[in-house]
Amino acid sequence: MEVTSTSPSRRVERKEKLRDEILAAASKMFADRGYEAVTLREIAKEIGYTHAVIYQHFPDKWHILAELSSETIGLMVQNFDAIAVKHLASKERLFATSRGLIQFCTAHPQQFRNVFFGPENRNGVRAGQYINDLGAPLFERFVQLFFDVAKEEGLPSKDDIVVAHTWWFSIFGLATLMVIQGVVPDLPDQTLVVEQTIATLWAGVQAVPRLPKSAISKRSGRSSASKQQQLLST
Amino acid sequence: MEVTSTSPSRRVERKEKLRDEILAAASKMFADRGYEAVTLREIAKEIGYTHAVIYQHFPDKWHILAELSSETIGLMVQNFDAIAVKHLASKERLFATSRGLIQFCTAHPQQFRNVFFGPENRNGVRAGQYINDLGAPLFERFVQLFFDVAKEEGLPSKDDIVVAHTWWFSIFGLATLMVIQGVVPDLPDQTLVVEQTIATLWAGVQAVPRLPKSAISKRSGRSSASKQQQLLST
DNA sequence: TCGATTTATAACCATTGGTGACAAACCAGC
DNA sequence: GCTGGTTTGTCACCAATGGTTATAAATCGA
Repeated sequence: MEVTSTSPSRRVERKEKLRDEILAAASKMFADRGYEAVTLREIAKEIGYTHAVIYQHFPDKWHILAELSSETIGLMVQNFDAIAVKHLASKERLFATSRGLIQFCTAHPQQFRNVFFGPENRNGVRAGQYINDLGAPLFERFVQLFFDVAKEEGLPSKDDIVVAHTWWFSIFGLATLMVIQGVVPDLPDQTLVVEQTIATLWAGVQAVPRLPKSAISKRSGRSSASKQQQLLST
Repeated sequence: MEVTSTSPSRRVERKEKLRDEILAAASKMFADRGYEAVTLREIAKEIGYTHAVIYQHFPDKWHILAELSSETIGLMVQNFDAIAVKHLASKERLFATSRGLIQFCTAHPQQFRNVFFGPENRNGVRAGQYINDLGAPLFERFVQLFFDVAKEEGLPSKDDIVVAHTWWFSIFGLATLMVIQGVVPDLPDQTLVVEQTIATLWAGVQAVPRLPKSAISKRSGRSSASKQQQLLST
């Protein structure tokens, strides 16, 4: 039994090592050529094995991406924190992290695609969706930072989460359009559009108050009911 | 020879009819279950044929989607025009068509995904990208409308295409995030975020002037060189 | 009615993700 | 160092997919 810290018994060691090799190879290949274009047999060949061995470490191809997606989102959080810590004024933090988010996306376009716009598993769960528990910290930081700014700068919409969403959805949406090519016309100067968007949004949130929930027309929207925990069920 | 208007000879008629049947069946099935999940054999079965017959009308599966994508974008243009014609003041046209774009996307989420975020063909061309010639009219309308507004409302950034892009990328990006689920937290009230975004952007474009191309840091952006005409080459 | 052309099919192909039987490598306990 | 159970990796296999081709059947002009 010996549940204590007995040595990883070499066997476990090697098993974990192989698992990491699979992940490393998959990560590189997915990033280079996209999830769909990469074959399990190619991944295995890359590290000198047969493709069947992968199934001793992952239930299926999708779960490899799921794990890598979790890593990627972790990097986005790190990126956010590293930038945020550099600026004292919350307004500067907001601007810098907004730029940082977009830069991260354009620096890793294929990862971004795989994570957020990649394949769904059998249950219709997207790889990026699966780790909502991991994505949550990221968006919580976004929202919290915006609240900080709203307070520090005395914005009219103090603690309105709708306004916070407006900011970050616009930023995140712009990042998406810049990464998924061909959706909108090519940008002659990406940086300029980013700066213009940030400036416009900033001017906007300063001027616009929280909208009254009345005055808005019909339509309730597609539920917010959490459908977590379809997670690992393959 | 007889190049004139000889009767379509029944044979041509039937051929076109079958082609339309394929398109109709594919359209419905793609919209219901997504491009990847639909099989050529299923499409053929739906209209009472074998899958091989499809290849007499389309070079491959992707080209079916390409043709349907062109239809979809055509509908978006129609939708735009139908809304625009209802409003005299250009500002109202801008607001209404912005709402209309988002509504169209959320009303046809799977089509939207297939067209703009769907599969690439062998040359790395996305289905929505392929019909840039068709998408162009849509975006030209967007930009032109914004210029009209800028002029009519005396915005500081009269004819700056960067500002126009800022508006439409924010709207289009929001539509994207609302359609591709799981990317951002579910919205408790979609309509509210849409209205808040429009209000914020409007306040922003009124206040913010055109940014000087200086003052912006480094980075040139990913070229604007047109890579059209990889089009039909399968 | 005849003969060329079109149309649809069946049989086939290579590739893919995924599975299961089996043999080799491994690592205890003696 | 041997022995026997366990782990590890492979091979052969499966069903399904997009795509191709030879061929039979339907069509239609003459």
